[in-house]
Amino acid sequence: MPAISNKIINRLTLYHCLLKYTFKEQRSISSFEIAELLDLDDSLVRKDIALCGVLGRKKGGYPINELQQAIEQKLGFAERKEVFIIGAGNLGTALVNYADFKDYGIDVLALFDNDSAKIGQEAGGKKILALDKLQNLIAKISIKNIILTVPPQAAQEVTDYAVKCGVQFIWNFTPVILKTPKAVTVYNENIVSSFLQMHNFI
Amino acid sequence: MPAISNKIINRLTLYHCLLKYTFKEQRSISSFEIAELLDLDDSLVRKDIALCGVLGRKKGGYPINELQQAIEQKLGFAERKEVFIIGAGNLGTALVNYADFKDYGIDVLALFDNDSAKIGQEAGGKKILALDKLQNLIAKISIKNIILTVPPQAAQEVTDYAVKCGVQFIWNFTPVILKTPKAVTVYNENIVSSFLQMHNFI
DNA sequence: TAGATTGTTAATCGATTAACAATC
DNA sequence: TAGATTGTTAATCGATTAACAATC
Repeated sequence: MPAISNKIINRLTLYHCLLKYTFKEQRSISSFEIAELLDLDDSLVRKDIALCGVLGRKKGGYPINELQQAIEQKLGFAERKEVFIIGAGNLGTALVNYADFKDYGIDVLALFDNDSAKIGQEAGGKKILALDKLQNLIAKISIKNIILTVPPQAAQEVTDYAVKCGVQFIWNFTPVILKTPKAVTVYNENIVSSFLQMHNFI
Repeated sequence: MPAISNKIINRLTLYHCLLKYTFKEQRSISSFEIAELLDLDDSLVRKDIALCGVLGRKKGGYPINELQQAIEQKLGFAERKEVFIIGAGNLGTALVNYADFKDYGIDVLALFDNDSAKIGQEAGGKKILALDKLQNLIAKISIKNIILTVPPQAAQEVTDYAVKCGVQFIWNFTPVILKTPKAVTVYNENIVSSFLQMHNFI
């Protein structure tokens, strides 16, 4: 199965939002309605939907429930994705409280930090643990994902340690481009880039 | 001048991070070094850089300082971009504390909320104001950008109000697809989409 | 000099849009 | 029925990669 492109993933999550919030009371929706609200071409919407294996009716469009479930299936919302957050600062504690995570199957198990004032505390109902506990915990419960929200100056060092512990996916919220072995996947989340993109239309 | 594509904007911000954090001690950098660290084709890097108007040396690559400044110029980091945050919950208060904003010229002036327990308080050194103060304030100081971090059920209503007040750019952190007039630009920030994209490689 | 690296053109690849027959 | 809307193919558009002459 060919990997589905990042752009398609992003559009599918937006269709899903639309079904879940805007059209939750309707039975069906047409490619034109989706296209209109997201400012896309309607045939692009139909292609994306075809990819999810949902069939529409020649009149009356696509069944909302089935489409919503097909997107969840395609993108793996139901698979439980366990993550650790490393760095219990502002961003880390905001993310552990981020309500939408659980809708997508993302489950934050704990936070880690180096600051002894934070260790032992809780954030969003999850424990903040000493960073040096990471190795043992990963060895025990085999966590593959971390969310990296440490200060820039610590980013590479913490990454090296996490990789040594066996982490395979790093969702990088720091502005530092990390050096990692090829087997580790890093996604650089550059939030401000979105803001700049939004203003590019002028 | 043709609008520069979103993908290019995103790559330029990553180059900028690289120059600012990883290579801040070096004088120059080659397209091969940038390409290697970001897993890109080197000629793509050269094209992006050409777009910023920076000339390299046939031996020795590109001057770091000049390239960094050219990217800042191209993406408008120096222009002050004033924003209001609407919704002083977890995400809103995390964003007002987000240190990187100021590096990109984004200046959060105040937060707005409907919760009387929050109104009058501060977050990240900025005042939390009653939402109904928005109209007067925008009329006075002409703010064009809002960051929307309200609960989903309030998203559309608050948007309608903000649009009425004259807001032109909405950075939408809610999972609701907003209905707005064509003249208003909405950027749907779907954070989880990045996580799903990261896992698409398997 | 020889080697490294740019700047740029041409070739390829992938994503989007246009168009329309099929049909409920 | 007539109209709405899908599913899909072909055409277009845009982005990436390959290739290489120029040159410091």
